[in-house]
Amino acid sequence: MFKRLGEGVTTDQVVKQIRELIESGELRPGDRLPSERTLADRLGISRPSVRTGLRILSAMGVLQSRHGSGTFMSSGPPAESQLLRLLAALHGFSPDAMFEARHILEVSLAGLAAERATDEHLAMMAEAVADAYASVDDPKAYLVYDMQFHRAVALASGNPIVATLMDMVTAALYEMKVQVIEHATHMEDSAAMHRKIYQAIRARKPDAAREAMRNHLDAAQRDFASEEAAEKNRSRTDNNGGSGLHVKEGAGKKLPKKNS
Amino acid sequence: MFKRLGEGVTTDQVVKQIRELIESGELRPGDRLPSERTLADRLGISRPSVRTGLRILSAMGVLQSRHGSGTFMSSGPPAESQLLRLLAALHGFSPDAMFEARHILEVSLAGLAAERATDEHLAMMAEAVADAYASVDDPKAYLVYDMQFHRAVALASGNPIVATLMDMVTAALYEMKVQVIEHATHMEDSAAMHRKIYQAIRARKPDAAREAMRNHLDAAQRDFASEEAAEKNRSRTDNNGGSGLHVKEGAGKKLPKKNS
DNA sequence: TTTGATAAGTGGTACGACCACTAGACTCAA
DNA sequence: TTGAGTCTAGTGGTCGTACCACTTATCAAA
Repeated sequence: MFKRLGEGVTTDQVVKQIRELIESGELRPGDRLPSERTLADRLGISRPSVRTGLRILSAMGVLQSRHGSGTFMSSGPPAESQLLRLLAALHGFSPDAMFEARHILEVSLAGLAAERATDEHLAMMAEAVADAYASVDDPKAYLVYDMQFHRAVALASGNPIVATLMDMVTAALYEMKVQVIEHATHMEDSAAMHRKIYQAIRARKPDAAREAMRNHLDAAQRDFASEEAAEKNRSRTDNNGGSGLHVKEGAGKKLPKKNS
Repeated sequence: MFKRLGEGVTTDQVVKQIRELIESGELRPGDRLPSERTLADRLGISRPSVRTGLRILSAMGVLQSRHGSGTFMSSGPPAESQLLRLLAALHGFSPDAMFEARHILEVSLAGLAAERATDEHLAMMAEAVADAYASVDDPKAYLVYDMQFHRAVALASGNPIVATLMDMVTAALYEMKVQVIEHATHMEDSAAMHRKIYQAIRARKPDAAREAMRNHLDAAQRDFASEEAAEKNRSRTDNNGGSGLHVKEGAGKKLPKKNS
């Protein structure tokens, strides 16, 4: 067997192969992949390498492994990849920048939704609006319905790419939000704004939908900022996760630690 | 029965740990991580698990491994993750939808750049414009400078998140573009449009910048469409990659061994 | 027929070994 | 002393194997 060095590392082969199978239409959402052992045989590489490749794809949300059952192509909505969250931490993305990104994406999405939403999409939005209204006194539940509404709008836009990008930004923001959501306020106002956006979309008024979304996000950003400021005044315990992993000073030490 | 599911799988621990180190500021771009063996010791898990976690982060572009040297935090520009390309293939994103996404992002970026670009950013853009002009008869080189210009605009916007999202979309589109770039046309027009965008940004005219970007992308989309149509008329050999991996018919059968 | 145990297949983790590569220390000749 | 070459740890990359945990389907007993 030749080495095929020019083609990159072995693990990347797996990713590439799977991608080609997807692009050629041979693998479709929901399909089950051959077992890791079979794939390893078929590709002429070891199982660990196959596994690594699959894990990468799995982390990207392209496929999904079920212990004891098999590996399947992801069928649901595109990845809630934590990619942005990591990049956010690494490059120091500010919440303001995130909200700005959300603005850009969602305002456009609202406009597109007003042009293209189907009856089915409208029904989804209506439901999310109603559920949100019903949860104005349960911050956590409200947050869920809030995201549901925005996702429905994104779906209605007819552009799955922009919807996916919005999902990424939203997921990254969500992590910040849950920190302060306990003490969220103005949820009735937020729900009312959802309704206004929904009505504009239903009435097929792109400009109105964009404007309503703009207002809604502005309000959300203001609320987040004030809640975050309030949070700073509370005691905050910093938990390092209990594993004791420190990088800076420990380059030479060995902790014999294991759990239990 | 208590299956520690709350803690997630071992591999995910690695991702989580590294992410926390990043978020706590202990790991910064360019830093070198401890060796895989050390990390495995420190975390109390095996090296393969550590490796898998690192590979995932590496695939996300968060860190970068150098054979024989070590593993380093990514310092350069955020990931040109192939995530979108995979999702595009899996969910059938159309080129039109991609161009629409690019529209949304880049038009906004141009507007922001006009408001925030520093002298340094302007210099980068000017250079890219000049280089592009100089390469109007070399399609491949032109494409590089084209991307360089758009990236400079994205940088100048001051919003790294939107810039990153644009990079993802652009990277996915790039894969399609190289297919037809050989026969690209109208590159002089494209270069002229770059110049116009640059001038609007330099003059601090957001609306003009947005409009110029809009026109530029419209033209690019038209060109791509016509080039793609032309490409369809040429012969196209479909290479499966030579590995012989097929999934569909093998789901239930056992194929005889592949290599010796 | 129903129900429980069993077996086979799957993904998840781990260990150990070896390879390929890099970079720094070392040796030795000029 | 200096320079070039060699050598040597240390690193990531791959592999084979073994075992565990889980799921599913089968089969036997009630």
